[in-house]
Amino acid sequence: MPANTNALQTAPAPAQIQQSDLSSALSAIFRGRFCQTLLQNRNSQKFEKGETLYDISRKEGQFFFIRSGVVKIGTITDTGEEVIFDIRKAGEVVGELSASSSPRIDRAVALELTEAVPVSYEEILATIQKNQPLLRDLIQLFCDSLLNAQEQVTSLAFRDTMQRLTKTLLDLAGQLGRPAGKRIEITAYLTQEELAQMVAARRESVSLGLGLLRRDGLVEYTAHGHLVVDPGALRDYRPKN
Amino acid sequence: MPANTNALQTAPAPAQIQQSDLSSALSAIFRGRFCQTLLQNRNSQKFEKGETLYDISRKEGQFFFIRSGVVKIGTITDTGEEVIFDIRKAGEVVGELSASSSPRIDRAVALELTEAVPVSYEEILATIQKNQPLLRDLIQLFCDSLLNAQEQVTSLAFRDTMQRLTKTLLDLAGQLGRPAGKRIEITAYLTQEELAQMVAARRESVSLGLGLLRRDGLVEYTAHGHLVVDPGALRDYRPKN
DNA sequence: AACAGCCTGTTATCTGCGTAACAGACAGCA
DNA sequence: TGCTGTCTGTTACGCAGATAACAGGCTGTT
Repeated sequence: MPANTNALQTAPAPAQIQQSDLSSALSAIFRGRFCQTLLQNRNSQKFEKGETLYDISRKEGQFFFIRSGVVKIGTITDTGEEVIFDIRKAGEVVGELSASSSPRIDRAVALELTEAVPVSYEEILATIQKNQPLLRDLIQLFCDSLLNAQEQVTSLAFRDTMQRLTKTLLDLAGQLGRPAGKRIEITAYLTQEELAQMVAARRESVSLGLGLLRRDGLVEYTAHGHLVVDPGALRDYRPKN
Repeated sequence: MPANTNALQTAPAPAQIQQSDLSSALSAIFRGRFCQTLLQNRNSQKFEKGETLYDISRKEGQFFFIRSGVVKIGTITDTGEEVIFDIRKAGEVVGELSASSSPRIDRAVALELTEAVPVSYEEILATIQKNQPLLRDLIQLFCDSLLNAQEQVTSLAFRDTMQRLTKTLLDLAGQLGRPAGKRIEITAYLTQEELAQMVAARRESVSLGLGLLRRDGLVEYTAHGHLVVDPGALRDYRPKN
């Protein structure tokens, strides 16, 4: 097994972050079982930064098991506007909507060099029928995804830009975080534009918001442009002091 | 089989509505197979209008197969704010998130007298293992739900109140519509407050918006307070003429 | 018949954030 | 060494929609 397998096992979410951990812990189970039964002797595809794993208008039903890297899942409207629904990383699965027979709207794009193993929905079904416990894991995958989407709706309905931004940063810290002292470094490079697409706001607002948080010491940049956040303080953040 | 079974078969979405139909057509399949294999000899629970089928803070994992009636699925924040994610009716299933082992946030409330058969997630799993084709249907259910949530996110991210309102009305017409001349009657009583929770806007804005649409003849009320919409015109609606 | 509880309709005011329009930093390339 | 492209930071302005505060209608209850 190549080195990136280790990367999977050793991407633990830090103790400070509770919220988003469950999902990654669970998908770790999924990964564990599924990867072992399904991914042996398969070769992964490589996707460059910015390359799309699957786009809105494709019909072949494929899941992708991410071996390494980070991808964004989102959609893009006919007028070219873009939202990001979720970020997934090594050990997780994307493309689950390819199981749907309805027309879908989502697409996945690599945020950095990523390796992923494509598996057709049919194969997944076949595997499950031979290995029943996997069924629970697959369904859990859908549940996590759905729950995430529902939270996003709730957030959009009730929270203002600043609150959505802090929530997004906390979620990112939970998903892509690596402890750095009492802080957490978000181990992926996200442009403000991409952050804005996660928050569903203009880039300018995100820039402003990050500025505020930085001024208050809740957020800083590393030399590589990664964000470092203070989860405790971020969680307690109350606007307009 | 009681009368409401007929009601299920004969709730066809009118030809004008394309968008939301697929999902209801698909869940019709699900219903067909699942109901037959799973729901024989079971007695349904009755829920009065306003009664909740399941709430945010419950742990028993139950799906509900709706025999008759209409329910709303949504959530309610700690500050008492409410959103509606989806509306489901006779022949559909709610509570699919009870399959999740993560803490959930959704709840379902009857919009009118409804009868539903509770089935535990465990039973559903067991049934699937005996009847493999059901697996596809179950997963399709999750996909539809997820797709719907993603559409809602996209809508909130990019569309203004008026556009979200017209989309909501079209969706409702597709789901709960009954042809009335060249128009469609939405066969459920929704308060403006509930519409507002679907649109994620204030009730006042919805009132205003409906007023506009009514003035332009795209929407009217029946004597019973039901909405009647003109889907074609609604689809073409462009704000601010 | 009168009252209370909901629901709808409407207007006046305030504000968060989108729009527009820059300037500066940095990286890669010629 | 300068040029181009991508990214971030900042300000002035305008507007969609939230907030607030009513009035009127309808239903059911006493």
